[in-house]
Amino acid sequence: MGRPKTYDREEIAAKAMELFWLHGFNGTSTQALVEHMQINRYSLYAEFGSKQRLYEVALARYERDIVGHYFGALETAGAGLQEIREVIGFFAASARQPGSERGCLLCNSATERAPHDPTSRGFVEAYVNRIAKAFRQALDNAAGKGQLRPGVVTEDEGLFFASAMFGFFVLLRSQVDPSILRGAARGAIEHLERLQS
Amino acid sequence: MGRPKTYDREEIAAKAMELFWLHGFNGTSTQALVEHMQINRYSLYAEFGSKQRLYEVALARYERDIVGHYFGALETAGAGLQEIREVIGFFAASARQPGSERGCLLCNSATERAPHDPTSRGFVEAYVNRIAKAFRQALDNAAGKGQLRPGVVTEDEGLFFASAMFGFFVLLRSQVDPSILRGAARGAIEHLERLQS
DNA sequence: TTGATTTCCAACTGATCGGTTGGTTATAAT
DNA sequence: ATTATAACCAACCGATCAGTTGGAAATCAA
Repeated sequence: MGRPKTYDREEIAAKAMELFWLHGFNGTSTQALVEHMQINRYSLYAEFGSKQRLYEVALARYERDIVGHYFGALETAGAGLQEIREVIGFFAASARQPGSERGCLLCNSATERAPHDPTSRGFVEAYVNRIAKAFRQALDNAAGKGQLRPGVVTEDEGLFFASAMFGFFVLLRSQVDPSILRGAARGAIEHLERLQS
Repeated sequence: MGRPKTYDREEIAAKAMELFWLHGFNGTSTQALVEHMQINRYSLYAEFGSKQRLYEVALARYERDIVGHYFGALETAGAGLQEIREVIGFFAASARQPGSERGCLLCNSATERAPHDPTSRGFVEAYVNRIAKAFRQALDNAAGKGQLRPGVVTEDEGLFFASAMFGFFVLLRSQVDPSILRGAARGAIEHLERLQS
């Protein structure tokens, strides 16, 4: 009953995520959201309540859809050293490619919002733990196959790789010379090789 | 001749840097600057021209004063492995300490401003190169003393360590659980140890 | 003491901020 | 066809945005 919505919630949430991803929370005005989401101002507030809550929906959506796209291979049950090499190589190859200026929405939120917004901080912390766990799992799998030298602390290594990904995201977003990211990636690969037996 | 200024340019520039560091460019209003700098609105514009130019002054000031404070030991001519260990240990120990929520102004600028502001990007790129060079130099010094295994590409390693610092800055600013940063730091230290002969 | 110079200060500008409201329109159930 | 319901839409809200202006106040050289 009642007049049906002319928009699809998932579709417009995706549009909002795009805008927050590119311009950040403070850099995205409600007017810009209204125009890019192709929705009426009233409908935006009726559907999402506030700019802050829409941002949280965007973070949740990013975590669900985009993170899986980037780290999906690493998160499969049988992932190992090759998947780690590939995710590092993927980001290194993305330097200054179209879209790379967006960096990672959750990394951007970590520097823009997390210090002042507990909800954003929660998303960031869950994200770090998720990525660290994926790396750790892949390293544990490799260790199970006897590919790692003894004494590797896979929990610390998972956190280190996750932290290194944040470094990559910052370099991607800031659009510095690609040779910087490629050199850093070679260092990361070298680290991985040295964990092997 | 004329009426003398009642403020000191360096002093108020330092105050502006503090505010941009904590809240970012978009998150800092001119009104907040006027209040925190304890200066009149007119004088702010007479002295710095625009919010953007004041921000650039803040970035330059940060690069000159703060970066040296954090990386000074690493940048001394005789720095080596111990200085690398110490800078990593310093950031790990800063997790959730008062002031750590500011993170690094240049890292924050990398995610907030660099993609849309070429001037900020220039500051970020110079910063990355400076830190990478400091790490590389320290590694080269260690290599000269025969402390590194053969085949270490110190340029790549310098970039990797610099990139890792950005990861640390993001974790510091987002105020996630300190155990995350400490684990990541142990991974970084482990990497350093594995470069040794 | 005068006059030139420069800063100080409050009040102001038009634009935009995030968010709200009341009347209109489209739909489904009756 | 009528009615209840819910979405649509433009116009509006006070607050704040970055930046400007004109006159008062303070200082210097003469």
